[in-house]
Amino acid sequence: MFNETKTHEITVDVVILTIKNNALQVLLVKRTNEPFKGKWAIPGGYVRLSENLDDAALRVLKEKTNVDNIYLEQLYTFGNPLRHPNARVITCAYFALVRAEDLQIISSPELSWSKVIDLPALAFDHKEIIQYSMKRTRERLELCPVAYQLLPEKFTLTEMQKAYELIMQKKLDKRNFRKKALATDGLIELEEYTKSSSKRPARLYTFENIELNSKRAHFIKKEKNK
Amino acid sequence: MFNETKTHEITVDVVILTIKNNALQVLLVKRTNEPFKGKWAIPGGYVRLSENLDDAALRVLKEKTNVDNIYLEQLYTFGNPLRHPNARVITCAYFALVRAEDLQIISSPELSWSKVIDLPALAFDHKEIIQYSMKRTRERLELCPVAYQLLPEKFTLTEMQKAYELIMQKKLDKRNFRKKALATDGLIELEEYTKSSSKRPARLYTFENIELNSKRAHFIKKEKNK
DNA sequence: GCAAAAGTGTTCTGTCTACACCCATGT
DNA sequence: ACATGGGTGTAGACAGAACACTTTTGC
Repeated sequence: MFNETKTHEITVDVVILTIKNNALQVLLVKRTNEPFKGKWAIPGGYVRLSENLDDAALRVLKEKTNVDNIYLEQLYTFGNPLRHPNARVITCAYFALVRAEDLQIISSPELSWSKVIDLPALAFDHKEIIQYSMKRTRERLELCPVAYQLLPEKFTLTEMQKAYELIMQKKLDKRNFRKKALATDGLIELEEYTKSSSKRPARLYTFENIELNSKRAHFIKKEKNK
Repeated sequence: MFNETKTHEITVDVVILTIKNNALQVLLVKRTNEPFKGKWAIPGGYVRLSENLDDAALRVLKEKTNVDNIYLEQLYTFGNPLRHPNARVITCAYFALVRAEDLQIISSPELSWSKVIDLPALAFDHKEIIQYSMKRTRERLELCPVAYQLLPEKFTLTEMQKAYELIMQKKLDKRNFRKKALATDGLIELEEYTKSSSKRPARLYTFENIELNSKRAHFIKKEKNK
């Protein structure tokens, strides 16, 4: 089925996750070329010959969101020969967690956020890639508090809990969550409070820049779903 | 530094692990071509155009060990442009766990097992790849009893503990190990015993073919090193 | 009878889970 | 004064860690 004299092509695709409007959202681009012209896809691009894979992923991320210096991890390499209808394109998928406040998206009809729980039809195997990135994000969150990458610099524990619940896709117990959150390395309690939310002010917290991906045991286990 | 009209090449490399002579060992091949001619490397090969990555890894594994149907998992994709001295070769690394008893290696001076704790100088970034595969194997073992892939069909709990200790690189407490091992899903107690090892006979166990990679919580946490 | 490996239980401690009420503020 | 989200403690269950002696066999 393939002409064996053709060559492989290699791309990186980046699942860019953020929290917006109280939902986990993923950045999609509308394809302007065939195949799948007009369909939504996750951002990606060819790997340059002198560029390593991480740098290629960072470049794609920077081009689309203008953010830098965020959580980026290689996810998996997808190489089914049928994933691209008329070429052999192997893609090394990455996922990134970005703060909504850091985003400087050039608003355009070709770029859009979509809730991960309500994806449109996607090009290639991109739905599978997004779903796998969610699974991986959950696994990471059980090991270390990567979710802070999705939170503003200063946040309340309730905001942090919301982020966890969105990623873990289940409700968590408030008192248990706070107990474990307060025991997390790197969490700093500030002497500041939210103002004028028309309710009782909430204490703000921040994270010192700790090493992520640490193997330090972390939380969210098997509280009964609610 | 690179001529941008050259193309990427994509290979799979497979870290094949087994237990032999009371040690974790990895299969190495002696390179017959430049670069690194004469140096040891992990087995690998080009991905064919119509072949998916898993199949390419299985093919490499089958060519070298003639084993089939074993634990094989994609590890990571290594794409540093400098990893190959004179071409741009991106490699998708896999790791495999094989039973010593299943091995039918064509014995040759170009193929050799090496203890992972005592590796010779290796071609490319293959040392890094092997070390990463060890880390991943440990992580897997904390989640599910993948180690049975390294054990003969029938084994004693002491043999199983040895396998765990080799992978986890620490001594485990015998009573705690046995308690948890016996609680493992899929472990079957046989009415058979080892014979004539000149010591007390040990009961044999086997594993039913359970789904690996399950998220069922598994064991080996942080018993104090001994 | 002795050397060598097999086999076996209990206590302690820390962590996870479940669960309900009062507090501070804005309107 | 009331509506809204912020904030707090405890008891029970479970899992991990530490730890030492008896049993069975071959020689």
